[in-house]
Amino acid sequence: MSKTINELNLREACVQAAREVIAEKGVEGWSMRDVARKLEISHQAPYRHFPNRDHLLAEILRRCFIDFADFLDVKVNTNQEEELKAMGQAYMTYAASKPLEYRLMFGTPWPDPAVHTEVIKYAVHAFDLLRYNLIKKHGHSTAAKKKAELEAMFIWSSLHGLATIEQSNVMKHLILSKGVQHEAQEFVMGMIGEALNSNQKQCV
Amino acid sequence: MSKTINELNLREACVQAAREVIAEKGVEGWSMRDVARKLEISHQAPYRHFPNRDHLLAEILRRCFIDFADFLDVKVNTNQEEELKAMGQAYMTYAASKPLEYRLMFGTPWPDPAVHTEVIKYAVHAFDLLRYNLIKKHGHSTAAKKKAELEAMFIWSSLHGLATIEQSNVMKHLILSKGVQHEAQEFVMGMIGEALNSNQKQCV
DNA sequence: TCAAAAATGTTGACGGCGTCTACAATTATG
DNA sequence: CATAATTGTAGACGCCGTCAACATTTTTGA
Repeated sequence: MSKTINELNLREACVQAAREVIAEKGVEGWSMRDVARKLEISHQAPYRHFPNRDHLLAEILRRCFIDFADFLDVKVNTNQEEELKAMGQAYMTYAASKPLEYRLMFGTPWPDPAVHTEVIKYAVHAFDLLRYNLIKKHGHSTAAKKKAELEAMFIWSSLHGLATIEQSNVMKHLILSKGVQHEAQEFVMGMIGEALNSNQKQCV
Repeated sequence: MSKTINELNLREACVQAAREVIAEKGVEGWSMRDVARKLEISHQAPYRHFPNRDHLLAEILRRCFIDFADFLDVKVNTNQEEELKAMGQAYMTYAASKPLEYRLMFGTPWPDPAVHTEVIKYAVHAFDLLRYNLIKKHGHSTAAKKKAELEAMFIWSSLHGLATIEQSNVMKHLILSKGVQHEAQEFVMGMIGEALNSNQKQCV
């Protein structure tokens, strides 16, 4: 074996501790020294396993995207359309139930993609779940793929926008009519459905 | 006069310098000491005009929202629908041309809204431009207002989502078909239109 | 008018941060 | 078993936000 048990343990412990610190102090508030303190090791110990802060962050991000894609990958054994709906639901559920992870993945600057290619890889994999669902609908021709990707961008934009707006808590300041805040998600998802439908008809 | 020229100058100069520093070092990278250095004053001088970093940030945010609302408030002298389209276009144009300001307003945590109420006030005012346009369409009844607000949330979500995705530069990693990245904005705006149309018909 | 008060600036300190260097201890290797 | 690599600690550096102490200027009001 090329790695000590201790090394494996401490590296892994750092990732875990970092996620806890982020949960306590927020996405912008955590520090390498917090991680070391939580593990009761010297402030330099984590640097034996991660060259710098960005590398630890990238490892967390990588895992978040894996978890996220796993969460999205709901294999409903019905048709493509039901599966798409379920995926949308799962997207919003994930964002609501893991706001810190969501903010980490989609709301803060990524560490340099050229260096941390693994992050990109798993992020793209999550997007591909949506893309391939729509390709299943449209077909594999060049034009069909393009249309699928445009629709994927539309769906993702709308859901991502709604998710971030909901997380920002800004809606409570807008003095919205009764029920709007609560129904916004269902309404938006309905509108996405309408748009896809319309777009479908248009082309048949 | 209750304020010295100097005070007005330095306070104003801090805001201006801060915006420049943000432009140079990014939304997450600026510091109070940078601002002081840029103005060639002591590192504590800005604190005579802003109790802390958050208050300076809030003042910048406040102005950003004013500028933003002003930019959105395109008085096209045609119908409501054209005005809505123009507003959507303006939204995306603003996001693309002032990415730092956009990120500041919509992509970073706000300073405590309970303290910095002015920020909220002007942020809500920007939203109201969209809301009132849709109320113009639907009418002022309780149900109509609610529907207008739901539509406003949908439109905002979609545009905001697209704007942040475009800013994050993530699209270039998705290996999209030729033209998708370039056409995404037009497509999304078209889909929003379709959804609104569909939704309209449904209720008549 | 002129002393007292308020406003505006400076300098220096504190504890936080990321991370570099130097050193010690442990583990693996030839 | 000596040597080298690995893994940890300790201390320093230059950043950061901001508090305290002090000097200077400006405003105020009896």
